[in-house]
This record gives sequence, structure tokens and C-alpha cells, in this order.
Amino acid sequence: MSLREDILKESRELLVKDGFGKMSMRKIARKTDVSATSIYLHFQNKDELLLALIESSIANLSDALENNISDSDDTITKIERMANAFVEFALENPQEYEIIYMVRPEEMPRFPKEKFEQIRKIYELLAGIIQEGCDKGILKVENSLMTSYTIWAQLHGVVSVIISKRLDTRIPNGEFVHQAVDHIIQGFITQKTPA
Amino acid sequence: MSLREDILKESRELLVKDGFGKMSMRKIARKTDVSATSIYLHFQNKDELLLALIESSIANLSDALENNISDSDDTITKIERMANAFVEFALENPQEYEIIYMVRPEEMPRFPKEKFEQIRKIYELLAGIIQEGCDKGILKVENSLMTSYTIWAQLHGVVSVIISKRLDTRIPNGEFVHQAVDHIIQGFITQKTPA
DNA sequence: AGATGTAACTTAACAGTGTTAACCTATCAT
DNA sequence: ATGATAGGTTAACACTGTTAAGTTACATCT
Repeated sequence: MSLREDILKESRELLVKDGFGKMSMRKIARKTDVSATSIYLHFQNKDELLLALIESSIANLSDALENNISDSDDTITKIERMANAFVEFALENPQEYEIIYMVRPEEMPRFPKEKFEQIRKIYELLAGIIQEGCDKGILKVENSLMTSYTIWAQLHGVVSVIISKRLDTRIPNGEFVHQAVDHIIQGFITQKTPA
Repeated sequence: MSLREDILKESRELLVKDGFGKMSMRKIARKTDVSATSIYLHFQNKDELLLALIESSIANLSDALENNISDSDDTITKIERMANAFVEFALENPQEYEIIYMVRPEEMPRFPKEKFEQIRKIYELLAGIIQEGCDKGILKVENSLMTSYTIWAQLHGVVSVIISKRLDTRIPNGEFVHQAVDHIIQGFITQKTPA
């Protein structure tokens, strides 16, 4: 295994265990049994390392979504399954989810904005399904990509309220998520399906 | 003006201008024309200072919401206005919005979780209106507080996608927000209003 | 008036951060 | 053998939050 891969592996472990905020170059170096400066031989700087982690986390999320739908499902089932898989991934991998969605590009000015748009894959996955539903006459939406973003954004809101611990303690997490996801999908279906 | 107030004022300026990440004790001290350690005479530590900023930002948001609805409005109009006021506040004051919603309590372990739940006020404001609608027979929801959280969570998702610059560049921000907010509210009304 | 206490502030320091410059060393091609 | 290069090192810079210790000014009590 190359040192680059080693660094990525140890970084990922630190990230998942302690979160992004506590992931420092020196800690990574110590865990990898190498000097901190060596990391700079393989990554331009901390942002680039973080970006590599983001990219692989996006791939993980992407896989989780794809593996939860099968071609035999009908359009609406696919959408439901993707939504549930998304929420499940987020709640089970909060630290990975956080770097995908909560790290702000303007705080990493050294990197081109396009790099941050790998996440598009995920939106386009859903957009494709919505478009498919339109082609089959099951759904009717003006702009499938924008609709896809709208649904993801709503789902993101729901999980991020949980992850950032902003949900009222009187409300049980599970029930809240369930109701919210239902609401989002039902709202979409009843609105977008011809009567 | 007391030094405490001075520190808060300068911190707020730094926060709004450069964002939370770049707000350091020494910078605040320099701006306030005092030594960095003096801040510790008025705030236990950086987290407590940040918390004071969060609280006043929540008050600002709260005001913005209350000032946008009038008692003469009907229930649905109130909900629509609050949703729009919320989105407007978030997009016009992204740095303040960020500390309200995106700072993670587990990274501030020295503070009791309750402190983070001042934000409840906002949820309860909407919950009250929903309850009012129920009492009048206009709406029918099981748990008005949970419904309130659901709506806010979805709105939060929409604005946070914009603020954290995750929206596809092909999609115009304004149109996206407009469609999403409509979608959230329509979804809520059609589902929760007796047919 | 003189002593005491205390509140508000300071400087110096510690341990940590990302990052760079300079240096070393092994391997490999000419 | 010479020189280049890839991969590593240590030492240092400028920053961070935070604490300990010292200073100064002012109020209160005897």
C-alpha cells in the first residue's frame, strides 16, 4: 500500500471517529507513522486531502443509493427507496455526510468550484429517474433536474437538523424523520402526478 | 458602552464580514483595542462568546419572522409569510444564519444542550399558528410541533444548499428557492387540509 | 489617612495548528 | 562515477485558544 493510500485511510479513520474539526495534519502523521511534512509530498495541503475524502465519501453515498434501487422497481418505488437510503446513509455516517454537505467551498479558496460539484452525480441519479417517470407518463415535471435538487434539499434539511442536534428533545428522532420523508415524497407525488 | 458590549459588537462585525471560521480571539481583541486575554474577563471562552452571538442572532431571526406576519392574516397566509421571511433572512444574513444552524453543539462540550434550544422559540412560533389553524378547523395535523419542525427542516435544507454553494450552477438560485418553498407549503396544505 | 481588597487589565507562556525552507538519503540513468 | 530525482526528515514561522502571574486603579473599611 502506498503512503498516499495510507494517509487517506488514517485520515478517514480520524474523520469518522473524531469528526472533521479534530482532524489535524500532525495527528494524521502520527497515526501513519510519518512526519507531518511528508503528507505535503502527497497532497498539496489539508484542503486537497479533505477534498479527496469528500470525493470518496460521495462515491460511498452514490453506491448506497444505487444499491438500494433495482431496475424492476417502478418509478415511485425507486424514488422512495432512494430517499430512504439517503437518510439512512446520513444518519449512519454523520461525519462523512458532514464533509459532503457542510464543508463550505469559500473556506477552501484554493480549489476550483467544479471540484465541489462531484455531488452532481447524486442529483442526476434522481433526475434520471424522474425523467424516466415523465417519459413513461407517470409523472409530469417541468425541470427534472431542479425537481431533483428540491427533493434532495428537503431531505438534507431533515437529516441535518438531526445531525446538528437541533431537534427538540421532546420529539423522537425516528418518528420525525419518518414523517418528514413521507411528507416530502407524498407532497411530490400528489403534486406532480396527473390527477 | 461596556467592554462586554464592545466585544460583542466587534465580534459580530467580524462574524458577518469574514464568517465564523475566521473569527479569532486575537482579531477581536485587536479590533476592540484591548488585549486578547481581556476577553476572558467577560466571556469564559470562545464558545461562550459564540453562544452569545448565536442567541442574539436567533432574536434577530425571531423578530424578522414576527414582523412579517400580522394578526389580520389568515392561517395559510401567515405560514407563507413566515416561510418567505425565513428564507429571506437566511439568504441576506448567511453568516448569522450559519451560526444559528450549522455550529455543532458537540464541538462545544462545555455548554449545556439546553442553551442550544433557544431556537425552539422559532419552531414554537410556527407551531402556534398551525395549532390556531387546527382550532379554527382550517387545518388538521396530529402534532403541530412536529409538523412545525418538519416544515422548518425542509426550508433549512433549501437555504443551506444555497448558502453552502452546493446548488448546480445550471440552476438559477432565485427560481430554485421559489419553486422549493412553494413545493413545501403546497405539499403541506394539500396534505393537511381536509378535502 | 492608611491598609486592604478587588476589578479590570496586562505580558509571557504553553500547547496546539497549517505550512514552508532547508537538508538528507537512497535509488536509478547517463 | 556523476548527477538527478523521489521520498523522506528537522527546524522554524505565524497563527490559534487559553492560562498563570503580575500590574494598576479605584473603592471600602478601620
